[in-house]
Amino acid sequence: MGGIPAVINDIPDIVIGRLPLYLRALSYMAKEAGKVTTSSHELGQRLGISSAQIRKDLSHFGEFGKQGTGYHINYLIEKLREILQLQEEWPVVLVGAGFLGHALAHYQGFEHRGFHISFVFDNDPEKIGIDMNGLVVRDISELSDVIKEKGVQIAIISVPATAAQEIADLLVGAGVHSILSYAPINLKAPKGVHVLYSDPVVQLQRMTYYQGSE
Amino acid sequence: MGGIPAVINDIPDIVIGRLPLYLRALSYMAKEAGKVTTSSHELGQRLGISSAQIRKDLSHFGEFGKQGTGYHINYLIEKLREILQLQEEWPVVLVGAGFLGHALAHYQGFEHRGFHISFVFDNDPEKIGIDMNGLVVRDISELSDVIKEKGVQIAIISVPATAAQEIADLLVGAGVHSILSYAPINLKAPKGVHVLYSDPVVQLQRMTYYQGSE
DNA sequence: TAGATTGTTAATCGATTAACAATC
DNA sequence: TAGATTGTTAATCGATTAACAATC
Repeated sequence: MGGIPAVINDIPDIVIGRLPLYLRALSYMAKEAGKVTTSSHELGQRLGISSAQIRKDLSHFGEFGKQGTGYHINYLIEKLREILQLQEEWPVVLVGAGFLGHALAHYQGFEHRGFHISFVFDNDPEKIGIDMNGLVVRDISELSDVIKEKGVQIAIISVPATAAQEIADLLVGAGVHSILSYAPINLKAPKGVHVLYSDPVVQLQRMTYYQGSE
Repeated sequence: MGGIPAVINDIPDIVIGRLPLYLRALSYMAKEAGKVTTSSHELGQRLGISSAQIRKDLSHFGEFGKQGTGYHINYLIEKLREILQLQEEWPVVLVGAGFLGHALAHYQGFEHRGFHISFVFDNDPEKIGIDMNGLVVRDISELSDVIKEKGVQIAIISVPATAAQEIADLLVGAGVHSILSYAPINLKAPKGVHVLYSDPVVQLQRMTYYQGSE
């Protein structure tokens, strides 16, 4: 039938992946370094990225700079927040109240960057009910209902590897679209669900290959 | 003078970056799933990577499989450990004994994967001297001497963003070659020093772009 | 104006994939 | 043997970079 072609979201993942880095560096420049404007060259130097790449990346979304003067930092920050849908804070569910869950619940860095940990869950009766930085640890059995009722779309998994897939299935079933997992295991998730990982060992192993090759 | 060309390390970073993922999936297959052999197809499916890419990646280092039967898992694990220099455990210095440092010091996942947290440092008198999972938190003033004396080459930074660059400079000055930083800031480091980052907010921000585009 | 820097094009570079002979 | 799967080549695909007209 020919028909209307599917909307082509032409912007490569790898470009999207750099935008948060630009955002972070720009915020630093504005707040810590007190700068008002910057150039693709300056930003690139700070990040170890070519100025051409930064201009190319931004050009996917519009024209945010001025020839001769560069970019107004606060304006570019605002635009990047729009693009990344960070203008309102996303509620985040945290699953796993162990040492790492504890650290995440106390992490100050979520605020003002688009996220807020709204609920913490665990299955350990010893942990359920305790206070973690103002949040009460809830029973995992309530997870699904809370997510559905509050419409939470983002979750962080900080449970042991053996429990991670089960938790991921629960989260996806309840409507979560994005998962950041600290469990050292590959999760299966249906298409349309984004999963990113953070495994310190994988990162360390990426560096040992080069040890001694100096 | 013409002379001897610099040794060309032809293997792309991006290939090295995938090897730890192969290693992790293979270990899972051997231990949890009780498998003895696997194929590039099976491994690829588990990781969401094409079988061709896995074969190509491995072919940079040798021939580890057999036509018709695939790879012997334990043998491939051993080879990957050799390639990544993981056959002996690397001592790791952890800087920052806050909530996250606490979580890292208690993380079981380093053992048997090539790493061992050997020392923990902080500058807070309240924390110096306390026990963290069998490790005594030491004064940051001892950092340089300990690293030099023990020849530690790998460090993890879990201090606030404001202190991270200063700590990185100390580490590099003392001889550290690889740094995994949890501080949400870009670090400056001389060529030859590897720095990788883990910032949960950056990862969450990489996913919100896609929210609602289902 | 002169200098600086953008946004964009075209060229280059590099990574992924498809395909298949070799062979277990 | 027949079926399966490797390692490798060549083709494809995609990302990065160099260069520059436009213009602040």
